[in-house]
Amino acid sequence: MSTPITTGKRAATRETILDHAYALACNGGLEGLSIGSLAADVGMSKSGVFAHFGSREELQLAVLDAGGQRFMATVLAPALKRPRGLPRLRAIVANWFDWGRQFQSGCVLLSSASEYDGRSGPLHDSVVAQMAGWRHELCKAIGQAVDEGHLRADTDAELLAFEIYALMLGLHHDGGLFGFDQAKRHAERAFERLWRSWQA
Amino acid sequence: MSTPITTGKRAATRETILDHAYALACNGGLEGLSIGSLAADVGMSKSGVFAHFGSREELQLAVLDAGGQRFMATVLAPALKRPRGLPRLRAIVANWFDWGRQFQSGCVLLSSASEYDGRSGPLHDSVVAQMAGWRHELCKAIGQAVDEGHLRADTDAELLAFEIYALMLGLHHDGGLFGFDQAKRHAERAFERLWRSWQA
DNA sequence: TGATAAATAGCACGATCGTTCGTTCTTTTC
DNA sequence: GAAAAGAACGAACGATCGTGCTATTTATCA
Repeated sequence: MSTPITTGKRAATRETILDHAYALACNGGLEGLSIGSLAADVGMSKSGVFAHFGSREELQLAVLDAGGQRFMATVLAPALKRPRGLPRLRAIVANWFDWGRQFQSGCVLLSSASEYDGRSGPLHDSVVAQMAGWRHELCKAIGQAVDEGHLRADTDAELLAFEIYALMLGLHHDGGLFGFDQAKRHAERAFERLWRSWQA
Repeated sequence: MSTPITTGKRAATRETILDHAYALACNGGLEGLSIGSLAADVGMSKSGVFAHFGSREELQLAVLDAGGQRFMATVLAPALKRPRGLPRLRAIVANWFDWGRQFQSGCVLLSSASEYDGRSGPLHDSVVAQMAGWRHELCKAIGQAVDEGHLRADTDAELLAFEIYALMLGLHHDGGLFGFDQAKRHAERAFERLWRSWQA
């Protein structure tokens, strides 16, 4: 489930492949990721890349997992060093903003959500599981903010998590279409209004 | 720009093809739409379908246009019969909810937004133009609600339009991944909170 | 009804897709 | 240094992709 820290050659090149695959999937989505173009990007043969995963679907699942881990490491992990409650919540959102700017051309996780929401299979399940897990983390952080007295006692954590997520979707959407700066301005003001509306 | 109401055979079958293409694109996105599978779905030969558009890109543009027209006809047009201001705004959102339920497996316009936000070309331009146009309509309806005194005089139309759009993105996102009913419950409550926060 | 034009089918092309298989190169182990 | 194991390559497979070209069917009109 978690990345093995093995230092073998196999694991190293696999990581390299995943790096390139992740970058490619950021632009063309997981469905647009082909083994041929990936191999050319890495500088390996198709079969050499293929041998590391066994099938295209396994490759896609690996990219999805890698994306999820990077997201958690970039957005959630640094925020856990901040004090519980609203500060941590705001740190999460701030890191999420940076994550959004970094992948202006699209986040693998978000594009996967719209690519696989109507289908079935392992990829769909993995997307749903990751999204549910992240939503759960959000709810946890919100609950702590309520416990700390930063948010109203009758705060509906799931609803607020929905609202936070929606604003981030708006940021990504507008950022990709109309430019990140304008989208960020709107999102920042929307978040200030959101915090105020739930504040104790 | 607008659909010709010609009754010729060519236009009729073209419309039939677009119907099937739209349905297919709802599930697999515009990038996942192939002429071969479309022809099989319609019951025609590949070249027969191809002749109606001249290229795959023209087909995609036509599907995108058709999607935009249907969206406007379903979401905006009926709402224009409602009185200006908040009633019309709420009608837009209500119709938008129905639109979201109808295409549980994904809306072509939304999936196109994430498919083409990082690229360039006619498809990207068409998506941006459509999204900008729709956002403009939203702002117009918001401005009327301000003029009618339904919303605060200092309402930032663009910001509110962003917030409305974000909530609808959240509805589509959660609806596709976690089920439409739960997503709708969250979105409805979020919208009530949103209206109240801007009300005069 | 016969001539003309439009619409569709059929076929083939080069390219790319995911995948398999056997070979070659590189690394490790004794 | 020889032998065994591992990793990457290269070629080929059937399938599908978008796109031309040429027949053949179908509709239109005198």
